[in-house]
Amino acid sequence: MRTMTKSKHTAPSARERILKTAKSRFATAGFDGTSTRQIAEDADVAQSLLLYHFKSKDAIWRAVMDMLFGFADQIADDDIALSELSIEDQLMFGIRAFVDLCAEDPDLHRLMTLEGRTQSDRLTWLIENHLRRYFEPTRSLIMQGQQTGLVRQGDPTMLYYSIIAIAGTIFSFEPEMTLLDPGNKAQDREQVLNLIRSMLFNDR
Amino acid sequence: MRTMTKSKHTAPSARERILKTAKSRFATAGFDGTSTRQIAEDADVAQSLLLYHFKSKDAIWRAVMDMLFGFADQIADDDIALSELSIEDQLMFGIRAFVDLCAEDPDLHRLMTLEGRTQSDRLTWLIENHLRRYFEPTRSLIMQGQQTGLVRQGDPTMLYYSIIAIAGTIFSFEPEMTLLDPGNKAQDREQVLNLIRSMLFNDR
DNA sequence: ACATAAACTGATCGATTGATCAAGGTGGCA
DNA sequence: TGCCACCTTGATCAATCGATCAGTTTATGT
Repeated sequence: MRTMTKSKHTAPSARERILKTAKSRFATAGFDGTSTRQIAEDADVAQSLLLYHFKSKDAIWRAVMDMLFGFADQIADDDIALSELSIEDQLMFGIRAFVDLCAEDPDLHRLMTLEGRTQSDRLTWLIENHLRRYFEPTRSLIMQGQQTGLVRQGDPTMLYYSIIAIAGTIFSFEPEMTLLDPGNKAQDREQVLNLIRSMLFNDR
Repeated sequence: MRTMTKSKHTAPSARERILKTAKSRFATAGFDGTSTRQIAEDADVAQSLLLYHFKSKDAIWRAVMDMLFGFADQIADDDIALSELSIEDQLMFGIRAFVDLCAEDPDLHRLMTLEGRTQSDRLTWLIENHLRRYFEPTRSLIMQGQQTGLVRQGDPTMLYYSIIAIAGTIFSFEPEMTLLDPGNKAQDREQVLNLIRSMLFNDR
């Protein structure tokens, strides 16, 4: 099987530079706030090249999302081997992976919060192509945990989004938190993990 | 002193209609995603009227924020009379007010999340004119609570933003949650309050 | 009734947007 | 070498953007 993965030591192709710069632009300025000319300038290519590799601005956005969730899928695939673990360990494994993901690339959550606020074609595409894949199994784990008293009571969807809310917000609002409290230490992963754990599980 | 408060039974003025429609447009599509012509169409006025009442699109955005935090300030003023309550009651009073605010108008948190992700003139304006007023006293309460063992350990800024993250996300991501799980009951205020309480305080 | 200020509209400006297209460049294979 | 598929560019399109301005309507005070 041929590999499409780029080598660590070859210069990134124009297509890869476009995706990378488009990701950070979309994440900070939003879809409408980003122009294809800005992306092209950051990637040091002509604006028309973006529409050669991708046929529209929407297609660029979807390619960025596919790239981001491509990394996440690698983690999710590891989860398959975990089904013999306890419910608590399975949940904490997924949560730790998500916290790591948010810490290493805040743009992922920034992009998702930009789309989750309003019904749109991009949101329905995102749900059907990526989000549901993570939501359904995690929601199932939460409900199993609730039946044994391990996980606190409450709507599973609320608990799921509370996990996402904490991990995502803490790492993606670093600009606001730094301006408000320059010396804060809010982005410590273990601290965030303990906070989520004490919120989700009973008696700890 | 003259009152600027509109009567309940008079038709809203054009200026009020502009602010109201601008708020929902900004909250869902973002600053760049919203055009003054869209706002004008929703408010049923000419586009040039927006720039008669406010001198620029930025000024419209700031007026929307002043309006939103004007409502919040009414609650904050009540807080002054609460200084004789316990730390826990003071914290829970503020948290309950914030949860109510997020539940009644998800646009407030939607607008704040659109600005908190990137350093910008709008973010610095927002912090100095509104956000710091709520952040500093609440952070102080959290630290006092930590000294007596009432509040769990951890960076106070992290805890502050975790409260905002849960309350804000649960109510402003209703579109995404409904698409993922149409029958969810995530937006129950008491449920959200209990979740935040068990995360913030020790031993409950 | 009249005058004056405030509220409001339609037309229009230059700038920027996403998208299209023809042409130039580059590297690999026959 | 010569061909061909792929990559890349600059020019250009119609549409839309925020903003300005001249002019008309509405409200207010005397």
